[in-house]
Amino acid sequence: MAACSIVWFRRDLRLEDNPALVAAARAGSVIPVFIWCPAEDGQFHPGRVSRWWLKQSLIHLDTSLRSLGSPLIMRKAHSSLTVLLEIAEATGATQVFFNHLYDPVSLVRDHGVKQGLAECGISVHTSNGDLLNEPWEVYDDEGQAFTVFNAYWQKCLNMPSEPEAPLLPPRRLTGPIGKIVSYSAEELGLEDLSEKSSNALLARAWCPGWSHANKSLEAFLRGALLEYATDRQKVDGVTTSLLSPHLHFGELSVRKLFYEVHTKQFAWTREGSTVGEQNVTLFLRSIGLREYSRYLSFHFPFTHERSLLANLKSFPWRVDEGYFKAWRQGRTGYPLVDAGMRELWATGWLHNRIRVVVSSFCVKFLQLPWRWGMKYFWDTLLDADLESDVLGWQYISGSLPDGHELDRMDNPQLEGYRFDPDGEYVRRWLPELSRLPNEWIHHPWDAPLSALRAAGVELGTNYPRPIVEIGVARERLQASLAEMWEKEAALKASLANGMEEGLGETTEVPGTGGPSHERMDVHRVVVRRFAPHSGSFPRDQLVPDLPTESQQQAAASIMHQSIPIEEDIASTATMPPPVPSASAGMSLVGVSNPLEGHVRGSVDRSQSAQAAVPILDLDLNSTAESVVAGGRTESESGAVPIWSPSVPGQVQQQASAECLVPEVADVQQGGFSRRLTQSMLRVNQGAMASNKQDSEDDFFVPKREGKWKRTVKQQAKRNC
DNA sequence: ATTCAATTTTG
DNA sequence: AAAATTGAA
Repeated sequence: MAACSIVWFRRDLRLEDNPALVAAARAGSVIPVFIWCPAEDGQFHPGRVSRWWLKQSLIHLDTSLRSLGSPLIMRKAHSSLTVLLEIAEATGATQVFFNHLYDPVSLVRDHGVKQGLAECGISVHTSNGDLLNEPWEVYDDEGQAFTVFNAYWQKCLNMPSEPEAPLLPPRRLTGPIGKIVSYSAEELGLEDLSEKSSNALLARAWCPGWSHANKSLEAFLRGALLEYATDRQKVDGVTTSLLSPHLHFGELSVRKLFYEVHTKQFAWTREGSTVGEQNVTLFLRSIGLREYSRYLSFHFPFTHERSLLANLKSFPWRVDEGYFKAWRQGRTGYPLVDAGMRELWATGWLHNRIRVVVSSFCVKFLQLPWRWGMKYFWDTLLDADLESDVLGWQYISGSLPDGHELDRMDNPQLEGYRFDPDGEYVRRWLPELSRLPNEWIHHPWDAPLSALRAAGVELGTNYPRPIVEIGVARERLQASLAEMWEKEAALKASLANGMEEGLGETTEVPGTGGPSHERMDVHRVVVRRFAPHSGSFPRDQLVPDLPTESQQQAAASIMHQSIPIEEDIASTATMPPPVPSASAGMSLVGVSNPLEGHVRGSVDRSQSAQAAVPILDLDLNSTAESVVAGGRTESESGAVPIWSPSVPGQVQQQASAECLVPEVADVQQGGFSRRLTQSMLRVNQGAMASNKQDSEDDFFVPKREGKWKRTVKQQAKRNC
């Protein structure tokens, strides 16, 4: 009898160019499995729109697998491993195939699953189904992981071997013998009853599912790609590929996308069409950014909670839930920002330009911790993607060597006139401003009273005044930077003291000399590598095991927890350590165990690294840092306040939680009904529970000393 | 050819 | 916001 294999589908919901599926089909009969396992997602439980997409995509995949002869087995569980083992036992399957994922949660989970399966004598075969190049195949000349995008992408484009042509879908599949327990997509509970009406509207704009993804690709190749270079500036209309949700769930293989676009490029190059070539280069670059996001996530698996640059750890984030709320609701008083936030809320979609605008505003004007914004994006975006969003938020928040500077403050008014010159975008999403003439549409606060009155706008009532003036925001940001440097200096001094008292050289951080803000230290996690000349790279997924908080949480919930799903989610989201910023400040001095205040989920990384896996060499940076971490105080902002329930289980907790925000009377809690109608845009948000998680958090440092001096000068000039 | 201003690009 | 590029004078 032929071997029987499980294909574990995750975010590769397609039949075409799916290496795991093809390999399994070659080996014999195939059991396609999808496991819905929210317990393993920890704080990164997918939001409503994302779950809607997933559900539709699963239905679609199931239909096509059925027609090939082996329906999709769908299960809901607390542990992926348990389900895989159970199915293996029930069917006698001896092998499991799956494609690699690179987000921090998956890296740890898959590592555990692989070990667990191996211990039970089941062989595991994993493939690359998500990237052009595996992260461990691309290094710089010194053998180090890249930390800037351009160099990385150049290297990728010049790899010795061209990416292979995409694989065809299997013609037919042999299913398992006998019947296996399976849920229907409906029974997985991906969509709450209260969410259905809102979700119904999504179906008008989007068609999840791998064959629809292929159609979208076709449409893009014949449509927006032709004008991509020029049109991608425009914030309005269909100027981009709109493929990102398809890509997130792996309905479309990046390899195929690359292949198709590349083929076009050949044609255009032959015809000497420089415009066409330009289009393709630009589009492929955005594919490159997606690759890079996976690359970073793999090589720097802490970047979902800490900036890539190891400096700037003492930046005083503003832990202000009122600001956070105003931002989410699109009530900042800056029309372009508000329009973007309303569109996000209503549709789950934003043009990349607008994502940059609103996220910059969040970080620079409001000084909210970027992780808060990132979490909100995760909860609301249709194409929410952990790796891409981490990259995006680090990019705008001064956390990357090649990203925006921290003190770069883009002016939303100017951006408004650049990206939305006619104000159409703003008018669409801010109906209250729709009658305002172009002249004032992006800065209503300057408009004469008569103009406002004529347009039916009453600032402060109808539409808010700017939540913070640009000049004030700028000064505040500079002050915060100054504060940060002071703290950093103090920190360094105390660290130096500590060393004299016996820690010795072990805490020495390479490159410590010189002004700290001149350095651009990147936190490195050393992943075991194989000598380039040793022939082929390992085909298996490597796992850098830096046990960061949420990885540990995730890992813990995989392995040990057995609480009912709903409770579990609610607890990971709300239980967190009650370390309100006020009391945290007191724990600064005289804490015997520096990690005490951190409660659950936070563990001395130097210890846990040892306890964990030998693959990893933690470098000294991290060790030094874990010592320091416990002493940090009010800039603790790692905790992301809950902005709205993403699971029914949370609703009650929320209702009882105090709403910290006075202003705007909130309509409706708990219900997730947002609609595409404008009247509903008047804001409906759940209340926020204050959720002060312990926080290792975001830190970073400006990059050049010159920059600081210059900004001081500019400030002086402004003052004159 | 040279300079300055405007525009575009920047991960 | 700043650097790089283009274009007009």
